Amino acid sequence: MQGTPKRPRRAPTPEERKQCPARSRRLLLEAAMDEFSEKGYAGARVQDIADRAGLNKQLITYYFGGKEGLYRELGREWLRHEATFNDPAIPFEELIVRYLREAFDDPRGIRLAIWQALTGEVADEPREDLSDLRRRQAAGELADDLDPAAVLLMCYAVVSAPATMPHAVRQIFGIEPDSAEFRERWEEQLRRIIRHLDP
Amino acid sequence: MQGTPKRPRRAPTPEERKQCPARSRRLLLEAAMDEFSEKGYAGARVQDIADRAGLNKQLITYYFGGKEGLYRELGREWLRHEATFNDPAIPFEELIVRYLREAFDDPRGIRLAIWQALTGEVADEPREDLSDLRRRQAAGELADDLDPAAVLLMCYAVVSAPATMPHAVRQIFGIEPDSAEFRERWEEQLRRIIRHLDP
DNA sequence: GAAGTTGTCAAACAATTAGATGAGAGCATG
DNA sequence: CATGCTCTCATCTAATTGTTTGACAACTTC
Repeated sequence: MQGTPKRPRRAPTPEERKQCPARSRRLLLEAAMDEFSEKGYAGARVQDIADRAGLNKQLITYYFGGKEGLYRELGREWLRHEATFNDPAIPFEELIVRYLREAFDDPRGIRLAIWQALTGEVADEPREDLSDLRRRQAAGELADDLDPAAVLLMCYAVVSAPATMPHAVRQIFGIEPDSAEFRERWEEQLRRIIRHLDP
Repeated sequence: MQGTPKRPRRAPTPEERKQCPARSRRLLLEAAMDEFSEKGYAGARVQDIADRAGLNKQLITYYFGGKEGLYRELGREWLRHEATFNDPAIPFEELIVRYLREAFDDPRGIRLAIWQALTGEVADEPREDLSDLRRRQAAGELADDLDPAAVLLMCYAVVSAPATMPHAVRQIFGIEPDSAEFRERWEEQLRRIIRHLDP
């Protein structure tokens, strides 16, 4: 039926052809991370994901069973990744700064999490550990009148703020949320704020 | 073509019929607020908005020029509403608490704002006013080592946290983000945290 | 009360979009 | 080289969804 007799498709380059399955899978996951973190689940388009990856959109069904499967896989991946730097050994302030750096280096994870929260998807993350904060409080590193839970939630909020409200950053600071200038300023201020919570 | 010869449509009740235009407009706006704040722009369905309002979905085009027009109108309405309680006369701590209460009483506005922030829509809000915070800092109500801009952004983040990360609230506090218990606890802690920023 | 305007609805329409189908290329194994 | 398996693609299909159309009732104005 079609006039063009089937374009012979560019040679996929032998060496890149070799590890294609894993490579395609990775390309799709990366592209999906971009697309979903940018537009959310409902706003994302499988076609756009495929385009970003430079692959055919049918591969999304092939590898992940469809748009939703891909989305879920992304969520699982992020949980795995988050687990890697949730080290209870390092001090609280450092941990927060570590999260903050992560959030700056690649805000996609945070954005994805916020999107999930807004749409009411419950990633069954492990219950949060407050023991470290309690220990610090007992040791006098955190004011007695503060609730460790509240402090932790505040830290979460502050860490994700630049990702969730970039417009507010522009309005209040007058600089770009992803500029090095803001990054340093915000990190420093976060440190100071935390220090102020300690008597 | 259709078998049913046009159902005679239930009588719209004389007195409710009277002020229909304004009433329908309001019903649609309310329904839209529910729908958009719950699912975001891309996830919202005009049909669902119409259903919530108990009206025909065509009226959305009639009154607002379509889905997007309705969405924009909602944004404008919220800006107007926000302006009403942004009183520079009251002390900073009270202002924040006021925002917090508003966020608890009706989280739809905050949620809508977060959706907008995530999708990169820039509601051209007026540039944020830091003069009050600066004055307080000069008067010794805010520690000198803190940047007023950072403090303000932190407050924004903290106020919207229960809306943006309800899952975190459940994980950390072990209670529902919209329970009275959490509400009081969070408000009190927010007050204390702010007070700790003052030397 | 006739004519025109406004508010409302149901049904048709057009665009978008996720997923299904079927075919073909590369590669291994006999 | 034949066979089968894996990976990839272009095209088709079916469903969803926002908007348009056309009709009609209520109300207003003359």
